[in-house]
Amino acid sequence: MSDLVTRLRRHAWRMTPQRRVIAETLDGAHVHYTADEILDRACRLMPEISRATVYNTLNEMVALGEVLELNLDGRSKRYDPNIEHDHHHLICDGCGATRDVHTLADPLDSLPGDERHGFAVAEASITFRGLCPDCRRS
Amino acid sequence: MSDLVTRLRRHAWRMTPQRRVIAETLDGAHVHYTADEILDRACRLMPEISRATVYNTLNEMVALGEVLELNLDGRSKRYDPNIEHDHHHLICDGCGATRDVHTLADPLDSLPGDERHGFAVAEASITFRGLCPDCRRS
DNA sequence: TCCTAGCTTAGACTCTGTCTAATGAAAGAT
DNA sequence: ATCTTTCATTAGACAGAGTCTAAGCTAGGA
Ligand SMILES: [Mn+2]
Ligand SMILES: [Mn+2]
Ligand SMILES: [Zn+2]
Ligand SMILES: [Zn+2]
Repeated sequence: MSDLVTRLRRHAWRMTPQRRVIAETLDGAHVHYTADEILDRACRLMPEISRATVYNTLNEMVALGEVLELNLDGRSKRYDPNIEHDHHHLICDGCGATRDVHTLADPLDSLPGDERHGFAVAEASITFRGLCPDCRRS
Repeated sequence: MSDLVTRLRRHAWRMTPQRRVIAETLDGAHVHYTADEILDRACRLMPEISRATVYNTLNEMVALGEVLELNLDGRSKRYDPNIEHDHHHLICDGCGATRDVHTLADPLDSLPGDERHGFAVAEASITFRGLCPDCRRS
């Protein structure tokens, strides 16, 4: 049983066959698919699934707090089922490869009170950029 | 004379009237306009300027390293002429207001070697999210 | 002046994502 | 079991952001 499916069942939310296929497609560690990649993979299991359902379902999973929506590159959004362990992302400027990374310190602690401008700051995410081993060589 | 225009003149890059208008529109501290906002403002000074030129010019300024491209919200990219002082961004989840912020520690230092996966990590940017004073009240 | 490289332009095009209106499935009530 | 109501799914139209193309236009060097 997919871990994401298990988490979704805890919510008052109909688990339809389409939603199950999307959740199983998206499940796993270090997964950062775009909506269209999820549609492609889901179509292998359920060829008649529609694009609108994939988009609707991903938005609902995000609203339920069980999936994170990432804007890493300004192109398509990516969906990350790994909400358990707080983590950040390291992206290769050459090929776009994305890795999960963990930091020593919580970035929220690095923002002093007089830099908060009266905001109730809830979250901080770091995007690290550089060149992956393959792209360094070439 | 706009500071951004001054910086751009140091490059081997033709300073046409269109490019000057775009650079003067984009110049300033704490500026984070979208391409369409820049087009609107530039049109007040030069009504016949084209959308393609605005997009081309912004991409060239980014390639020259004189302007930063920000992907803060997954909608339109924003352009930031403030490359001098390293800074990060604080965004209101309610209204989208964006503030420049400065951190105590460099986030690059919080990524240990065994979390770099062989990458040559060049840059780290933090996006802080929360509610601005206005959005907290309502 | 002429030539050439590079710049600007309108509009077509692509990609990503949302919306609509109709159909279809699920679950509680009877 | 059937009805009823609510919610989910679907195809396709639509919208926003950005890129590309082909043609004409400048600016500056020979
Ligand atoms: Mn991740
Ligand atoms: Mn800024
Ligand atoms: Zn790479
Ligand atoms: Zn706000």
